[in-house]
Amino acid sequence: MQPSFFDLDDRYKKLNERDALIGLDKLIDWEGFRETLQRCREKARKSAAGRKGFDVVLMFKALVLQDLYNLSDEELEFQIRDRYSFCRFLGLTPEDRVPDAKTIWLFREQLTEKGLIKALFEDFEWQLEEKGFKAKKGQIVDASLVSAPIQRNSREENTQIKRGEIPQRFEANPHVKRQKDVEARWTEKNGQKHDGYKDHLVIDNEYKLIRNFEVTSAEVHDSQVFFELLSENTSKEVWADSAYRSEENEWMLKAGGYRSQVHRKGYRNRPLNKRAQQSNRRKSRIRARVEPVFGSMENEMGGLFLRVIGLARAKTKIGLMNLVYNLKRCVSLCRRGLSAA
DNA sequence: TAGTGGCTTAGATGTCGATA
DNA sequence: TATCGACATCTAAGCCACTA
Repeated sequence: MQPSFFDLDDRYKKLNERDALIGLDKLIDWEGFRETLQRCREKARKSAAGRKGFDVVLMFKALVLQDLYNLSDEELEFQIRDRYSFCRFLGLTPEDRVPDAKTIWLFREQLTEKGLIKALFEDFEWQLEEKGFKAKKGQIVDASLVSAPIQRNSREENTQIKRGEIPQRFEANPHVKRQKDVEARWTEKNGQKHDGYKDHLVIDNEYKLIRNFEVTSAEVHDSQVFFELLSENTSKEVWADSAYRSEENEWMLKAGGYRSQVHRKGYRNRPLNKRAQQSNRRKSRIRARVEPVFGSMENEMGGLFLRVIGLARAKTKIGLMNLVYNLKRCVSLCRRGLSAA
């Protein structure tokens, strides 16, 4: 359910809207994304005729606003028309045309089709390095569940979906099929059941910026997405909770030249001794630095919740959430004068 | 002015929360 | 538990701005 405008105003206050948008506008090099964004519009054309599309950087900034305030496409269109701060951020005047909600949807769809979200994330990684925010002091790996709308399927349909099959009712009716997410999966965490996807990410220990991410369906275990996340860092230390602890992962960390700071795991017949418990507590002080990253997404950006259907769209949407977190974090670090440290 | 392609409109279908 | 309204995603088709 979308938040009411009262909720929205509350979130604006939390983010200090005016300052947040001015900071994003002034401190981020939006033109740095243009080359990648132009690939959205690459297709075989018979001529240069036809209506011109909205500027790709403007559309991208609109998607950033959408994730910053967790707005639906319709609500984003309304807010761009309604709020001068949004218009100014997008470089529009009140007389200018504003992209329609469906145009916004279509642009996000084009990003998904071309699979550009990782490239955009990497574009910003270059900007971070230029600003002096090179990944330092080791990396911390973690994952968080991102809920998707719960599907109202029969038990038999859910069993078929779990087997990777498409239920006959969906096949028979294309309208039903396109509204059904057959790629989201159920999983259980802390005794609670969740349906959706998982955002696996790695942050650096110095700046708490997301350095890499992967999106999978929720049932994929954290430890299955580990090495592909590790990125360049000045230190070889890697922190992670006990879910990532396995003989294979430890061997691979060693082979890759990393120093494991992964929590030790206790077992029913083999509990952790005092020394191992102390070691875990010490590691926790560093590893816990990843929690505010998910906390920021949950509390300030409106929550880890998706309305899109399918893994490909979820990858784009979650990727955008991660990128928007980094944009926000970068502005905060610049303001504190921590760049070029 | 016809052809082209992005944008908008209308409609189908879904979930969620309130209510009886 | 069923029903209803509100609000969401997504597609198809037609509109409209632009080019040759």
